[in-house]
Amino acid sequence: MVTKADILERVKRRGERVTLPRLAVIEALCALNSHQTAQSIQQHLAGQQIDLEESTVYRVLQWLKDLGIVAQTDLGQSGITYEVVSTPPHHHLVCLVCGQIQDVDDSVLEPLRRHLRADYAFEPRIDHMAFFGICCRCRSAGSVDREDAESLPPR
Amino acid sequence: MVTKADILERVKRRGERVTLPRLAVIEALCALNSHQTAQSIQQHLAGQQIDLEESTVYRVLQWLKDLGIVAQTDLGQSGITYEVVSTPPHHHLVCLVCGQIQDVDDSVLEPLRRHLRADYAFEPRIDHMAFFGICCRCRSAGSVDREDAESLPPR
DNA sequence: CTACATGCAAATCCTTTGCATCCAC
DNA sequence: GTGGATGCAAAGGATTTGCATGTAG
Repeated sequence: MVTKADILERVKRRGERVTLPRLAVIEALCALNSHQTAQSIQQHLAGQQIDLEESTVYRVLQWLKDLGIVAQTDLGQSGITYEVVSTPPHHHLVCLVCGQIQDVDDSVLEPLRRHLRADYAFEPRIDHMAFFGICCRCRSAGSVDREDAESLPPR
Repeated sequence: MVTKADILERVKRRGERVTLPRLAVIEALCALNSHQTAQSIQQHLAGQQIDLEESTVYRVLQWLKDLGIVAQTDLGQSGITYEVVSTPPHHHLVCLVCGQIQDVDDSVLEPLRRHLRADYAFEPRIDHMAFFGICCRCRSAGSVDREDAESLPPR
């Protein structure tokens, strides 16, 4: 778990300026779960009487991304989401039925990486991936059986 | 390889109307490689003196998707891309350096699917995936070594 | 003091929608 | 003929950008 202090230290060590909007976005990213959009961050801060311009949020997020502190993922549903890069890397299972997002360990991708390197001479950089499917709860809820699942759209 | 005639037959069998814009988009999708955007399809057709409204292209693509004839993928770079659903399913390796897109067989994902089912009780629907990394040509070109690759953004 | 970050507004890009007209069946 | 598809224009949402101002260092 990366804390606000961790990030601030890294930022300062690089000689970057620390401003209120930057502090606020960093704090929001640490306080909230992963997969925040620019909007959700802005709203979270607005709830604390910190009102930032949307463009500012985007600029701060871009800046944090350039510094390698946050990662972008396109979950394909509601725009681009951001989250603090944590060690170790992980990935996400997005349920097509209920929208629930579950984290999975990076190790699930090792076999795939080996395969791509060996058979395709491709050096994968799979930092942060989203896989779609049906989560255990929706499967057992019976609202969606295997047949229905098959007819769901790809995303 | 799915041909224009194949698609037309399927469309007619379902009692759907065949119009010039629909014909044109189907033709373009068959003629072009995978991963076309609404724009690239429109431009391709414009080059043949077939000028379609952008909204029409979107509507035809949506329609083809609803019929299960084309699939959408968000390659994360330049908006949503479309391609004719072919059997068997396949996935894509997108080079972060040169942008080249290479197809990979669906079988590379089997170990991952097994893993997700067994360890996460998650029923994956990974129909069409894009993986980012460095392709063999860019690796051997030496323009990018492993170190540089590490500093590349996730996407 | 100076470079850089911010707020504001406008622009841009991609995609969708409403509506009158047109055409495939 | 009629329902559904199209063109056109306008709306929509997410993200970016230009510029004057403000502020961290």
